[in-house]
Amino acid sequence: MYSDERVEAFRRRLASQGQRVTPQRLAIYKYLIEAETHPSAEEIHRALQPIYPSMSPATVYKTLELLVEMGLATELAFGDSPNRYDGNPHEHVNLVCTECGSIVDLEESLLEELRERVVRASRFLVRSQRHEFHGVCPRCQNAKGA
Amino acid sequence: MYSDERVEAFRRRLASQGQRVTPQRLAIYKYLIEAETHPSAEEIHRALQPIYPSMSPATVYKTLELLVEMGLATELAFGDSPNRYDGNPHEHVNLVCTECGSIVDLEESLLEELRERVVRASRFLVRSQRHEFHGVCPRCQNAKGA
DNA sequence: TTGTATGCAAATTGTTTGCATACCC
DNA sequence: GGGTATGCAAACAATTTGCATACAA
Repeated sequence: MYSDERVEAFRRRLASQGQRVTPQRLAIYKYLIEAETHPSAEEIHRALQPIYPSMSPATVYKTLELLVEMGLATELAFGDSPNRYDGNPHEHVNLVCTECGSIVDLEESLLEELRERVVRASRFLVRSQRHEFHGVCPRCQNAKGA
Repeated sequence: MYSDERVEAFRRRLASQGQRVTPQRLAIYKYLIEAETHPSAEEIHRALQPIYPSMSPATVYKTLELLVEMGLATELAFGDSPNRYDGNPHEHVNLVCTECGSIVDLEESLLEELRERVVRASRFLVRSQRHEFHGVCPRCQNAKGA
Protein backbone atom coordinates (compact mmCIF):
# COMPACT_ATOMS: atom_id res chain seq x y z
CA MET A 1 0.00 0.00 0.00
CA TYR A 2 1.29 3.41 -0.97
CA SER A 3 0.49 5.00 2.34
CA ASP A 4 2.63 2.49 4.17
CA GLU A 5 5.66 3.64 2.24
CA ARG A 6 4.96 7.19 3.24
CA VAL A 7 4.53 6.28 6.87
CA GLU A 8 7.81 4.41 6.63
CA ALA A 9 9.51 7.48 5.20
CA PHE A 10 8.09 9.54 8.04
CA ARG A 11 9.46 7.04 10.52
CA ARG A 12 12.90 7.28 8.98
CA ARG A 13 12.89 11.04 8.95
CA LEU A 14 11.92 11.14 12.60
CA ALA A 15 14.70 8.72 13.49
CA SER A 16 17.31 10.52 11.45
CA GLN A 17 16.40 13.80 13.12
CA GLY A 18 16.73 12.27 16.54
CA GLN A 19 13.03 12.51 17.21
CA ARG A 20 11.00 9.75 18.70
CA VAL A 21 8.99 7.32 16.69
CA THR A 22 5.82 6.84 18.70
CA PRO A 23 2.75 4.85 17.76
CA GLN A 24 0.62 7.98 18.13
CA ARG A 25 2.65 9.91 15.59
CA LEU A 26 2.56 7.10 13.08
CA ALA A 27 -1.15 6.56 13.53
CA ILE A 28 -1.94 10.24 13.11
CA TYR A 29 0.08 10.50 9.93
CA LYS A 30 -1.37 7.30 8.55
CA TYR A 31 -4.89 8.49 9.22
CA LEU A 32 -4.18 11.83 7.62
CA ILE A 33 -2.88 10.45 4.36
CA GLU A 34 -5.47 7.71 4.06
CA ALA A 35 -8.44 9.90 4.88
CA GLU A 36 -10.09 11.52 1.91
CA THR A 37 -11.62 14.14 4.14
CA HIS A 38 -8.89 16.65 4.89
CA PRO A 39 -9.62 16.01 8.54
CA SER A 40 -9.63 18.42 11.43
CA ALA A 41 -7.61 17.69 14.55
CA GLU A 42 -10.81 16.73 16.27
CA GLU A 43 -11.75 14.26 13.53
CA ILE A 44 -8.39 12.58 13.79
CA HIS A 45 -8.63 12.39 17.54
CA ARG A 46 -12.10 10.90 17.39
CA ALA A 47 -11.18 8.42 14.68
CA LEU A 48 -8.22 7.07 16.61
CA GLN A 49 -10.09 6.91 19.90
CA PRO A 50 -10.94 3.19 19.58
CA ILE A 51 -7.29 2.31 19.05
CA TYR A 52 -5.70 4.81 21.42
CA PRO A 53 -8.37 5.58 23.99
CA SER A 54 -6.02 7.63 26.10
CA MET A 55 -4.58 9.78 23.34
CA SER A 56 -5.12 13.43 24.09
CA PRO A 57 -6.11 16.20 21.67
CA ALA A 58 -2.87 17.95 22.57
CA THR A 59 -0.89 15.11 21.06
CA VAL A 60 -2.85 15.40 17.84
CA TYR A 61 -2.25 19.15 17.66
CA LYS A 62 1.44 18.78 18.39
CA THR A 63 1.89 16.04 15.83
CA LEU A 64 0.08 17.99 13.15
CA GLU A 65 2.27 20.99 13.85
CA LEU A 66 5.29 18.75 13.48
CA LEU A 67 4.05 17.38 10.18
CA VAL A 68 3.50 20.88 8.84
CA GLU A 69 7.02 21.88 9.92
CA MET A 70 8.42 18.84 8.16
CA GLY A 71 6.54 19.74 5.01
CA LEU A 72 4.49 16.56 5.10
CA ALA A 73 1.18 18.30 5.63
CA THR A 74 -0.41 21.65 5.06
CA GLU A 75 -2.85 23.47 7.23
CA LEU A 76 -6.06 24.76 5.71
CA ALA A 77 -7.41 27.56 7.83
CA PHE A 78 -10.92 28.96 7.79
CA GLY A 79 -12.11 31.90 9.75
CA ASP A 80 -15.11 30.26 11.27
CA SER A 81 -14.41 26.56 11.50
CA PRO A 82 -11.59 24.37 12.77
CA ASN A 83 -8.41 24.01 10.77
CA ARG A 84 -8.24 21.12 8.36
CA TYR A 85 -5.16 19.23 7.35
CA ASP A 86 -4.00 18.09 3.96
CA GLY A 87 -1.46 15.33 3.50
CA ASN A 88 -1.39 15.45 -0.28
CA PRO A 89 2.24 15.98 -1.25
CA HIS A 90 1.59 17.25 -4.76
CA GLU A 91 0.78 20.82 -5.66
CA HIS A 92 -2.94 20.99 -6.11
CA VAL A 93 -6.08 23.04 -5.87
CA ASN A 94 -8.48 22.59 -2.96
CA LEU A 95 -12.16 22.75 -3.81
CA VAL A 96 -14.06 23.74 -0.71
CA CYS A 97 -17.81 23.20 -0.68
CA THR A 98 -19.51 25.85 1.40
CA GLU A 99 -22.63 23.72 1.72
CA CYS A 100 -21.33 20.42 3.04
CA GLY A 101 -17.83 21.39 4.10
CA SER A 102 -16.18 18.79 1.94
CA ILE A 103 -12.79 19.50 0.44
CA VAL A 104 -11.49 17.73 -2.63
CA ASP A 105 -8.18 17.99 -4.40
CA LEU A 106 -7.60 18.71 -8.04
CA GLU A 107 -4.22 18.46 -9.69
CA GLU A 108 -3.64 21.24 -12.16
CA SER A 109 -0.50 21.67 -14.21
CA LEU A 110 -0.98 25.40 -14.45
CA LEU A 111 0.14 25.81 -10.85
CA GLU A 112 3.74 25.24 -11.80
CA GLU A 113 3.70 27.97 -14.40
CA LEU A 114 1.87 30.22 -11.97
CA ARG A 115 4.55 29.70 -9.35
CA GLU A 116 7.31 30.52 -11.80
CA ARG A 117 5.61 33.71 -12.84
CA VAL A 118 5.00 34.75 -9.26
CA VAL A 119 8.60 34.13 -8.27
CA ARG A 120 9.86 36.08 -11.25
CA ALA A 121 7.56 39.01 -10.68
CA SER A 122 7.90 39.26 -6.91
CA ARG A 123 11.37 37.99 -5.97
CA PHE A 124 9.68 36.19 -3.14
CA LEU A 125 11.43 33.14 -1.72
CA VAL A 126 8.44 30.84 -2.02
CA ARG A 127 8.13 28.08 0.54
CA SER A 128 4.62 26.89 -0.17
CA GLN A 129 1.61 27.70 -2.20
CA ARG A 130 -2.05 27.22 -1.50
CA HIS A 131 -5.02 27.45 -3.82
CA GLU A 132 -8.63 27.34 -2.80
CA PHE A 133 -11.82 27.59 -4.77
CA HIS A 134 -14.90 28.07 -2.64
CA GLY A 135 -18.28 27.19 -3.98
CA VAL A 136 -20.84 24.43 -4.25
CA CYS A 137 -19.87 20.90 -5.16
CA PRO A 138 -21.85 18.99 -7.82
CA ARG A 139 -23.51 16.80 -5.23
CA CYS A 140 -24.83 19.77 -3.27
CA GLN A 141 -25.96 21.48 -6.47
CA ASN A 142 -28.10 18.46 -7.23
CA ALA A 143 -29.40 18.22 -3.71
CA LYS A 144 -30.58 21.81 -3.93
CA GLY A 145 -32.25 21.33 -7.26
CA ALA A 146 -34.15 18.29 -6.00
CA MET B 1 -10.15 59.64 -5.04
CA TYR B 2 -10.92 56.11 -6.18
CA SER B 3 -11.69 54.82 -2.72
CA ASP B 4 -14.38 57.44 -2.26
CA GLU B 5 -16.23 56.06 -5.23
CA ARG B 6 -16.12 52.63 -3.75
CA VAL B 7 -17.34 53.85 -0.39
CA GLU B 8 -20.14 55.60 -2.22
CA ALA B 9 -21.06 52.39 -4.00
CA PHE B 10 -21.08 50.58 -0.68
CA ARG B 11 -23.39 53.25 0.72
CA ARG B 12 -25.79 52.83 -2.16
CA ARG B 13 -25.83 49.06 -1.86
CA LEU B 14 -26.60 49.28 1.83
CA ALA B 15 -29.42 51.70 1.18
CA SER B 16 -30.89 49.68 -1.66
CA GLN B 17 -30.87 46.57 0.49
CA GLY B 18 -32.68 48.37 3.28
CA GLN B 19 -29.65 48.26 5.54
CA ARG B 20 -28.44 51.19 7.56
CA VAL B 21 -25.72 53.48 6.43
CA THR B 22 -23.78 54.18 9.60
CA PRO B 23 -20.58 56.17 9.98
CA GLN B 24 -18.87 53.13 11.51
CA ARG B 25 -19.61 50.94 8.51
CA LEU B 26 -18.38 53.54 6.07
CA ALA B 27 -15.24 54.20 8.09
CA ILE B 28 -14.40 50.52 8.37
CA TYR B 29 -14.79 49.95 4.66
CA LYS B 30 -12.82 53.09 3.80
CA TYR B 31 -10.00 52.05 6.09
CA LEU B 32 -9.96 48.55 4.62
CA ILE B 33 -9.64 49.65 1.02
CA GLU B 34 -7.16 52.41 1.67
CA ALA B 35 -4.90 50.35 3.92
CA GLU B 36 -2.11 48.54 2.14
CA THR B 37 -1.77 46.14 5.05
CA HIS B 38 -4.59 43.64 4.69
CA PRO B 39 -5.57 44.58 8.21
CA SER B 40 -6.90 42.41 11.01
CA ALA B 41 -10.09 43.34 12.81
CA GLU B 42 -8.00 44.52 15.71
CA GLU B 43 -5.90 46.80 13.50
CA ILE B 44 -8.99 48.40 12.06
CA HIS B 45 -10.45 48.89 15.49
CA ARG B 46 -7.26 50.45 16.79
CA ALA B 47 -6.83 52.70 13.76
CA LEU B 48 -10.32 54.10 14.05
CA GLN B 49 -10.12 54.58 17.80
CA PRO B 50 -9.17 58.28 17.60
CA ILE B 51 -12.17 59.03 15.41
CA TYR B 52 -14.69 56.68 17.00
CA PRO B 53 -13.47 56.18 20.56
CA SER B 54 -16.54 54.25 21.55
CA MET B 55 -16.62 51.84 18.64
CA SER B 56 -16.55 48.27 19.83
CA PRO B 57 -14.62 45.36 18.35
CA ALA B 58 -17.94 43.60 17.84
CA THR B 59 -18.98 46.26 15.38
CA VAL B 60 -15.81 45.78 13.41
CA TYR B 61 -16.30 42.02 13.29
CA LYS B 62 -19.93 42.36 12.26
CA THR B 63 -19.14 44.86 9.56
CA LEU B 64 -16.34 42.76 8.14
CA GLU B 65 -18.67 39.78 8.03
CA LEU B 66 -21.17 41.91 6.17
CA LEU B 67 -18.56 43.04 3.67
CA VAL B 68 -17.53 39.46 3.02
CA GLU B 69 -21.15 38.46 2.47
CA MET B 70 -21.59 41.31 0.04
CA GLY B 71 -18.51 40.20 -1.85
CA LEU B 72 -16.66 43.44 -1.12
CA ALA B 73 -13.95 41.82 0.98
CA THR B 74 -12.34 38.47 1.46
CA GLU B 75 -11.15 36.89 4.64
CA LEU B 76 -7.62 35.56 4.84
CA ALA B 77 -7.41 32.99 7.59
CA PHE B 78 -4.30 31.65 9.24
CA GLY B 79 -4.16 28.92 11.77
CA ASP B 80 -2.13 30.73 14.32
CA SER B 81 -2.82 34.43 13.93
CA PRO B 82 -5.85 36.66 13.58
CA ASN B 83 -7.78 36.77 10.33
CA ARG B 84 -6.79 39.45 7.89
CA TYR B 85 -9.08 41.19 5.44
CA ASP B 86 -8.60 42.02 1.80
CA GLY B 87 -10.60 44.68 0.02
CA ASN B 88 -8.95 44.24 -3.37
CA PRO B 89 -11.79 43.56 -5.81
CA HIS B 90 -9.66 42.01 -8.56
CA GLU B 91 -8.60 38.39 -8.69
CA HIS B 92 -5.06 38.28 -7.40
CA VAL B 93 -2.41 36.32 -5.61
CA ASN B 94 -1.55 37.07 -1.98
CA LEU B 95 2.11 36.90 -1.09
CA VAL B 96 2.41 36.22 2.62
CA CYS B 97 5.76 36.83 4.27
CA THR B 98 6.31 34.40 7.11
CA GLU B 99 9.01 36.63 8.60
CA CYS B 100 7.31 40.00 8.92
CA GLY B 101 3.68 39.03 8.39
CA SER B 102 3.22 41.42 5.49
CA ILE B 103 0.84 40.51 2.71
CA VAL B 104 1.08 41.99 -0.75
CA ASP B 105 -1.09 41.52 -3.79
CA LEU B 106 -0.01 40.48 -7.23
CA GLU B 107 -2.30 40.52 -10.22
CA GLU B 108 -1.77 37.54 -12.45
CA SER B 109 -3.67 36.87 -15.65
CA LEU B 110 -3.20 33.12 -15.32
CA LEU B 111 -5.81 33.01 -12.56
CA GLU B 112 -8.60 33.42 -15.05
CA GLU B 113 -7.45 30.48 -17.14
CA LEU B 114 -6.97 28.48 -13.95
CA ARG B 115 -10.51 29.15 -12.86
CA GLU B 116 -11.89 28.08 -16.22
CA ARG B 117 -9.98 24.85 -16.11
CA VAL B 118 -11.06 24.13 -12.56
CA VAL B 119 -14.70 24.76 -13.35
CA ARG B 120 -14.53 22.54 -16.41
CA ALA B 121 -12.80 19.70 -14.59
CA SER B 122 -14.79 19.78 -11.38
CA ARG B 123 -18.28 21.04 -12.19
CA PHE B 124 -18.00 23.12 -9.06
CA LEU B 125 -20.13 26.25 -8.85
CA VAL B 126 -17.27 28.57 -7.98
CA ARG B 127 -18.09 31.56 -5.81
CA SER B 128 -14.60 32.75 -4.98
CA GLN B 129 -11.02 31.81 -5.40
CA ARG B 130 -8.04 32.45 -3.17
CA HIS B 131 -4.36 32.08 -3.89
CA GLU B 132 -1.57 32.36 -1.36
CA PHE B 133 2.14 31.99 -1.68
CA HIS B 134 3.94 31.76 1.64
CA GLY B 135 7.60 32.58 1.88
CA VAL B 136 10.06 35.37 2.53
CA CYS B 137 9.66 38.81 0.98
CA PRO B 138 12.65 40.51 -0.66
CA ARG B 139 13.04 42.95 2.20
CA CYS B 140 13.28 40.18 4.80
CA GLN B 141 15.67 38.21 2.59
CA ASN B 142 18.01 41.21 2.62
CA ALA B 143 17.60 41.76 6.33
CA LYS B 144 18.66 38.17 6.93
CA GLY B 145 21.66 38.38 4.69
CA ALA B 146 22.89 41.57 6.41
C1' DT C 1 -41.79 56.39 15.54
C1' DT C 2 -39.93 51.95 14.49
C1' DG C 3 -36.64 48.79 14.15
C1' DT C 4 -31.91 47.83 13.12
C1' DA C 5 -26.97 48.68 14.37
C1' DT C 6 -24.12 49.69 18.15
C1' DG C 7 -21.56 48.94 22.46
C1' DC C 8 -20.69 46.39 26.31
C1' DA C 9 -19.75 42.24 28.77
C1' DA C 10 -20.04 37.51 29.13
C1' DA C 11 -19.73 33.23 26.71
C1' DT C 12 -17.75 30.18 23.36
C1' DT C 13 -14.43 27.37 21.00
C1' DG C 14 -10.32 25.85 18.93
C1' DT C 15 -5.86 25.62 20.28
C1' DT C 16 -1.75 26.07 23.36
C1' DT C 17 0.81 25.55 27.61
C1' DG C 18 2.83 23.64 32.04
C1' DC C 19 3.91 19.96 34.35
C1' DA C 20 4.10 15.14 36.05
C1' DT C 21 4.40 10.52 34.12
C1' DA C 22 5.42 7.15 30.63
C1' DC C 23 8.18 5.21 27.35
C1' DC C 24 11.49 5.46 23.29
C1' DC C 25 16.25 5.24 22.47
C1' DG D 1 19.18 5.73 32.52
C1' DG D 2 18.29 9.97 30.29
C1' DG D 3 15.41 12.83 28.10
C1' DT D 4 11.64 13.61 24.97
C1' DA D 5 6.64 12.77 23.93
C1' DT D 6 2.40 12.01 26.08
C1' DG D 7 -1.82 13.05 28.74
C1' DC D 8 -4.24 15.90 31.59
C1' DA D 9 -6.09 20.19 33.08
C1' DA D 10 -5.84 24.89 33.14
C1' DA D 11 -4.96 28.96 30.37
C1' DC D 12 -5.43 31.63 26.23
C1' DA D 13 -7.04 34.48 22.46
C1' DA D 14 -9.86 35.53 18.71
C1' DT D 15 -14.39 35.81 17.75
C1' DT D 16 -19.43 35.54 18.71
C1' DT D 17 -23.54 36.32 21.27
C1' DG D 18 -27.31 38.51 24.18
C1' DC D 19 -29.26 42.35 25.48
C1' DA D 20 -30.13 47.28 26.52
C1' DT D 21 -29.46 51.71 24.28
C1' DA D 22 -28.79 54.85 20.47
C1' DC D 23 -29.77 56.39 16.17
C1' DA D 24 -30.86 55.96 10.97
C1' DA D 25 -34.89 55.81 8.21
